[in-house]
Amino acid sequence: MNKRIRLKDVAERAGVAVNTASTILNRRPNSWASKETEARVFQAARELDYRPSKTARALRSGRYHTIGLLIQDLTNPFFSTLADELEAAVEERGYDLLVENCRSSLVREKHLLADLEDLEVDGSVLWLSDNEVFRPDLTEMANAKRPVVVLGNGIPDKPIPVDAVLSDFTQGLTDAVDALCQLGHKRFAFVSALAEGQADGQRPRLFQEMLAARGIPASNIDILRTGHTVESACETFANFLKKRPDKRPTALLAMNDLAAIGAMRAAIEAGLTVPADLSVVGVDDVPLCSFLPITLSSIRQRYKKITRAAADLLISRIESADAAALPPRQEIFATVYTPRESVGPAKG
Amino acid sequence: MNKRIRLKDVAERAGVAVNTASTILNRRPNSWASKETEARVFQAARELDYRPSKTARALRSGRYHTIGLLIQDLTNPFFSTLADELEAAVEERGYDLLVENCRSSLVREKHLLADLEDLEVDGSVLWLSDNEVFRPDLTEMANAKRPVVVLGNGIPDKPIPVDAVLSDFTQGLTDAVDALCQLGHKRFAFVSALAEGQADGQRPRLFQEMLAARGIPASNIDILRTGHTVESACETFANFLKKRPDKRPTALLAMNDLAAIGAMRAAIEAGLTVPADLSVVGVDDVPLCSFLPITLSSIRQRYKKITRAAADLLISRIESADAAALPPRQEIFATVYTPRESVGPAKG
DNA sequence: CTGTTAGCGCCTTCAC
DNA sequence: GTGAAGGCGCTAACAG
Repeated sequence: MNKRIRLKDVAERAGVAVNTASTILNRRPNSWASKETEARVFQAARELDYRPSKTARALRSGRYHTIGLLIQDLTNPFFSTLADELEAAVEERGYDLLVENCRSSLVREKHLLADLEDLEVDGSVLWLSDNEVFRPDLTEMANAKRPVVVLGNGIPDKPIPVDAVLSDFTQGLTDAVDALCQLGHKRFAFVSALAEGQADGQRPRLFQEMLAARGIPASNIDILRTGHTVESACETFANFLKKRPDKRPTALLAMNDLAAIGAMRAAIEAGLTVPADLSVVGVDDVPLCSFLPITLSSIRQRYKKITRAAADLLISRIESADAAALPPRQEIFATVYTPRESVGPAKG
Repeated sequence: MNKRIRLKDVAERAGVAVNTASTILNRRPNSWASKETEARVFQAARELDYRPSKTARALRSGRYHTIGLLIQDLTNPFFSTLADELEAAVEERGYDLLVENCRSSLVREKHLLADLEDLEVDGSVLWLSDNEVFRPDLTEMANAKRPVVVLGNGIPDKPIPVDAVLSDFTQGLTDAVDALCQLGHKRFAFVSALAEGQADGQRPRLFQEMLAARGIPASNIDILRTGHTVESACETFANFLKKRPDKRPTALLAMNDLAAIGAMRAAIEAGLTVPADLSVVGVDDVPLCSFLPITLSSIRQRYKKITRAAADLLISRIESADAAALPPRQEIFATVYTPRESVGPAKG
């Protein structure tokens, strides 16, 4: 059982003092060491396969070289893609990513958020179930000068008290609604996929308003609330089709792609054809959309831009000398309607 | 900026010594403290919202209450589901999960594996790209008495030197092949989805042997090698269909569900109908399979059983007094062929 | 450049 | 039950 190699061992082997070794290995600027001793130290480290203890370093310095990411559901391709991209983005800047997975439980979310305070990370990126519900917590974090970036949809009336990167659905939704109306659709459904206890958010209302502006009365729009899983979306829509055949929509928008896939499946099992009998539009545009047997139209969120912006905002705040001085910043990315096979003209 | 609450603060508030507070809060058995002082300490901790520093604790004790999980690709639903389940399993036992994502890069995999040695975790679960390639590393870990569980497919000839939880594909594959042969299929393709530099593994050979046993000559089987993404599987199969129409299979087995979905898409774009012109079988049975517009037949791995077994093996090794004494253990779970819409009788 | 010293927060031993 | 002391591995400040 060979013991762990410590900085001291490296220093001894190189014939220098520990602090010299420390300054050299950490490439601190004010090192007066000669090129030659530097080389000796690096070589000693390499020969011994020295790996500094992150724990000790963190305890001493209060820096962790890690950022936290809170997400709702790791099994949702949207979030796993997001985590993947963010990891790549922060890694380039020398940070590890620690994923905190709520599993669509509000209780767990509250817990994890509270844990973040003592969680040993330099900063966090949060995709909360509802930014308004957690506004008090965010305000508290802002006051504590904790580096935080919030991700999410929709531009709130009151500005968010911390840095934020948001998707604006008006553009994507407008284009989707325009397309559907031009194709002659008159009766709509919105599938709102929610975790237990989660509120609707802005999208159903936005959807209604946009349709209203195009002459579709609210009575022609059904808002279906389902759980966050594919199964749940499938079941809910299947039930609706069975119980209210009179209200069968010809076009359906879902809160995310998983829900859209579930609803599309329910339609197929009910004997409908997509898109002939029902047009389906999802949200997020997960990579799978373009490869489904019936490709899924979707309103794309700009993953790469979002994660890059989040990484930039967060790390600049972490590394800036006086992060306190920086006011909350906000970046907004438009969404893009991407039509595919699942959308077609209304029958009739 | 309110300072961090330390153990010392709790002790002071409760009017006890730090070591007393430590023994009480950690519920050490040989505490001679009275119920009353215990209560005082707990209350003080609660009032101050005391959160012990994991870093300090880890530095002192060498225990991290964290286990690492190395996976190939977080954006693949198979791995994200695996991570999700494993996280749940280890959390019950008081451990956090740290996900190390290779992003299907062998270079990154080697890197992360090397990092594991100094990565501050109590043990790790590894889903490697190839257990044979990493056998030397595994042997080294075993010698270093590092708690490790390997996950994967196929039962190796030489036993793996560390604990292992494996999926045995013979059962699932046998049933799938039987089903396809009974449906009259004579010409097959296998889509081998691999990261760059990754070797085929046992499955293509197993597939060939099983078909041979049922009278299908190797000349009737094409093995297509594609990258690990859906896109790549789709492209590869599309090219094959275009370039070799003479060798068009009536049944296709893919190395995983993503590849199956990609191949199915290629078939559809080539004007084929699934399953009338082509039957498709995936592997893993990710939750989405049952909700695709054409539901995907798949050979299921037992996620829950696998992750539970891995957690049990790993944690028992971590917590056993003399883990050194335990010989490498191996658990094997059979796979289950799950037919769905994507499989049907051969034409003709 | 060296060597010493101090301390991050916690756990553990030891005498009392 | 107390109080002091040592140390996990590292960083940082100091005088030399």
